[in-house]
Amino acid sequence: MSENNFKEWYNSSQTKPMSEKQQKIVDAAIEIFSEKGFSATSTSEIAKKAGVAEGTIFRHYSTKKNLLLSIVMPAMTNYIAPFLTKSFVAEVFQQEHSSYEGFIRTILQNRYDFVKEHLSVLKIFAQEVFYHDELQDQFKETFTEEVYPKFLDVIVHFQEKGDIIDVSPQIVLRMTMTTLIGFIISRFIVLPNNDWDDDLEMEKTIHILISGLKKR
Amino acid sequence: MSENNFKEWYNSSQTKPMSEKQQKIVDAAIEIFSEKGFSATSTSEIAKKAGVAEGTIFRHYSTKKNLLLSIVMPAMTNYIAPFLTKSFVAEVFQQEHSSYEGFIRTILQNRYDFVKEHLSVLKIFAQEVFYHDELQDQFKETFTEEVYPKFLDVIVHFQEKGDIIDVSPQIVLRMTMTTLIGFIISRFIVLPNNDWDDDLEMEKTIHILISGLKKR
Amino acid sequence: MSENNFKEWYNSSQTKPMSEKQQKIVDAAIEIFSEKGFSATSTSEIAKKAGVAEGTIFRHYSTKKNLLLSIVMPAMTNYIAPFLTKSFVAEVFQQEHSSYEGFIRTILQNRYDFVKEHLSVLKIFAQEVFYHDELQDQFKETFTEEVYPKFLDVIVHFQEKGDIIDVSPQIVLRMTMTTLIGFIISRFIVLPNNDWDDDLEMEKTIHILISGLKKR
Amino acid sequence: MSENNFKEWYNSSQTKPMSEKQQKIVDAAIEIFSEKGFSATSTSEIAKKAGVAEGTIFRHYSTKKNLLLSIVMPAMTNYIAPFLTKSFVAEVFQQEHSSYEGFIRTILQNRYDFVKEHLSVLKIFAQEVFYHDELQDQFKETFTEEVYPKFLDVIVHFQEKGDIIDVSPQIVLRMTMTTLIGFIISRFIVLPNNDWDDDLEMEKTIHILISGLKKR
DNA sequence: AATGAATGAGCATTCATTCAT
DNA sequence: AATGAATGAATGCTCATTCAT
Repeated sequence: MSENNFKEWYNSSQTKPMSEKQQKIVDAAIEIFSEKGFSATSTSEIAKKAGVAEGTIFRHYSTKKNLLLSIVMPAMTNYIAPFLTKSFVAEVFQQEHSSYEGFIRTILQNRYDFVKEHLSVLKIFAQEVFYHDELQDQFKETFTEEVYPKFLDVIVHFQEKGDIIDVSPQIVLRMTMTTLIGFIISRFIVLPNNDWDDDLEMEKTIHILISGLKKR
Repeated sequence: MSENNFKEWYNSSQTKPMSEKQQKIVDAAIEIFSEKGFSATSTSEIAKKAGVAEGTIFRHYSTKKNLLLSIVMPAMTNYIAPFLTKSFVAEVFQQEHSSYEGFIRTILQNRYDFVKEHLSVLKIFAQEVFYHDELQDQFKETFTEEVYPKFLDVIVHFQEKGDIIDVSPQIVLRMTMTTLIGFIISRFIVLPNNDWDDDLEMEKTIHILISGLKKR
Repeated sequence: MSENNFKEWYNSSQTKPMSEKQQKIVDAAIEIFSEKGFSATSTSEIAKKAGVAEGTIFRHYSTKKNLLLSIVMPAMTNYIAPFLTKSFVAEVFQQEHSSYEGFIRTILQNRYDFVKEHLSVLKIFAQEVFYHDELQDQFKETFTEEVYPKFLDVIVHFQEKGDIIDVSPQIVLRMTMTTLIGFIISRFIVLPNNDWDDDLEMEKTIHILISGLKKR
Repeated sequence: MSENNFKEWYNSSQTKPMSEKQQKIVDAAIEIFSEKGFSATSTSEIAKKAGVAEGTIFRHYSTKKNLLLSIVMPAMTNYIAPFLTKSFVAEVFQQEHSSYEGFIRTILQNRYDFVKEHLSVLKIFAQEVFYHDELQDQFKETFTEEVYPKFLDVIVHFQEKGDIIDVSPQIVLRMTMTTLIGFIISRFIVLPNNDWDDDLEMEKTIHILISGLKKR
């Protein structure tokens, strides 16, 4: 179970650290939610796997849905948002020599490690975001306020630099995200058991994308 | 509800046509399954929306899961499989002047219409394929036996013609599918309410992909 | 299935003979009722085994309970009642040389054959008589009006003849029935798979009973 | 309701004593099962009569069938088995002056009290033993290992002493049990409302049986 | 007469949640 | 904080019965 590092970031980002029981509950919930889906998972099952009484879950999370949110919401704000921090973007702009290729290469490498580590929580998020407005709203907000404008700035920056073609930045953004997310889903969800030469695959993938976006 | 055309293909592909009640059940199930997910949907809810007694559902589909499968399984074999029929591939090979660009343009146009029509069933499939082995197995079989080898043939064909670059065909396949599916998901799931200039977006998307794959 | 002779006596005793479908329904019902009990048997199961539509059962028997009664009630009046017909009792009285031993030996032989033939219906009766007042009432009536007084007459007759001891005839009746029924239950229900030397067992059983009842 | 003494022996024989709610559930179940039969009794009916929520039944007994077994199984091992304990049999052998008549008289008296007390559970057992293999197996085991060999020893003992006739001990056993059980069923099931002079009836019944079994 | 689709009440069981300890 | 017994609404499913054909 690679989920026990959930603790680290949770504690590091919340005011109140998790108790030992909470830990076990969250670990168990992540495992079962990601395997069977939120709705098909019963609180008694979580309690059993966590080795706590069913009441304990409700003492901490009041409802089953709150348990879900408390797992998935911070994953969003803590993970998705900061992948384009101000400092990171600033750095991109400053590096005279930098390229869009370097930019997405950095991002992919960065996100790749993170997905590897938190696959279960991401699966849960990807499934449940369709059904829970709180998740959807929070995601849209995070995306439109944090990721989207910064990413667009970067794209425009490199377009102005003449590094990539002059189509609408939205299309560049979409193609880029589609390619990166497509790679990650192929790698971890569709064919997780393949023998992947990850470096090679990432290299080729980025190469094709950049070739498509490069001016010639 | 755009699901009433479910009837057409179902009837056209099954030996036994659906009765009026079955129709209503299937329509209602598709709508609610796609809105709330399979597990979170109750049979009583389906019955109520379909305007039939709950027992009627079980007379026709014996279990809730069978209802799901009877909706999603034929969608796979009837929709996903034939998008690369022999005749279609043969045609691709025969057209002297044809290009990989023409090929994927045809596919995208083709699939685009179909997705538009059957979005709900596809959503259900995409959600539930993770949790039901029958779906997963059937999908893998359909894909590995129908889609994968034919698609690969086409790619190799155009690589030999010198139309696209000589990376491993698997990577070309992955990039292509990722791009097409990414477009479709962006269009219909992520931002269905945007004012899309579909022709333009498709045009640009394909252009970037092909630029990335073209020899230069 | 030894139940197809149900037909014979049913037809011979009812005004309306059974149709072929009714026959199948009754045969199937007897088999399943005796195996699983009335309550645990579903009409759909009966219909399936009988090879008829479920509606057909209700066309003939209007309710599941009526089906039960139509099987069990005539078994009582036709089987239990006539085992002490007037002519039979008259015969007993006339035979100067006859004994109580001869009397019960005749009865046991007589009932033994019949039980062998109609075990399933008798099982059903024995189980369900506790739960259905109609059966209970009918049985009590049949017993108190037909069997009991005649049997008692016979006992008193042999007591007056000095053949058996002078305890209350009710006790003689009870001991006799208990012994006969006990033998039959042991033989057919408790240990049906034993290798029984039926003649010997019946001989010994009657011998012990008669020894107990004989004056000495 | 004479079933509240179910509690006593249950508690005295089980490691975990019953909670108050369990008690009520068991009492209610015994009453309704014995009135209507297991299959015809609904858990909601039991819950209502017991004054508990339906869920409470399943918290304690997980299935309706388990509830049945938890009522009937211990009745077998605790009641049926020990009626021929080692010490009892030993005592029979030691008493120089003892007779088969004394032996069965003791047993009948002993069992009579017990049946009077636990009639409902015994009714349930008698009905359901035909349909549930667990009950049948357990009963066969209890009988063949506990009751049968000891009883047979006793019979052979008295045959060797010349107290009873030299027919096969199995027949003696069958006649004896048939007579005792027949008496009890007549007394409590068939004619429970009669004014029984129990002592007289038992006396006469045993007298006839013993007369039949005595050497002369 | 026979069918079998349709019904809706009822079933055993599970569920998220509460609360006294 | 933690428990786990208790709840009762809800669930998926079955049932005996009806009825149009």
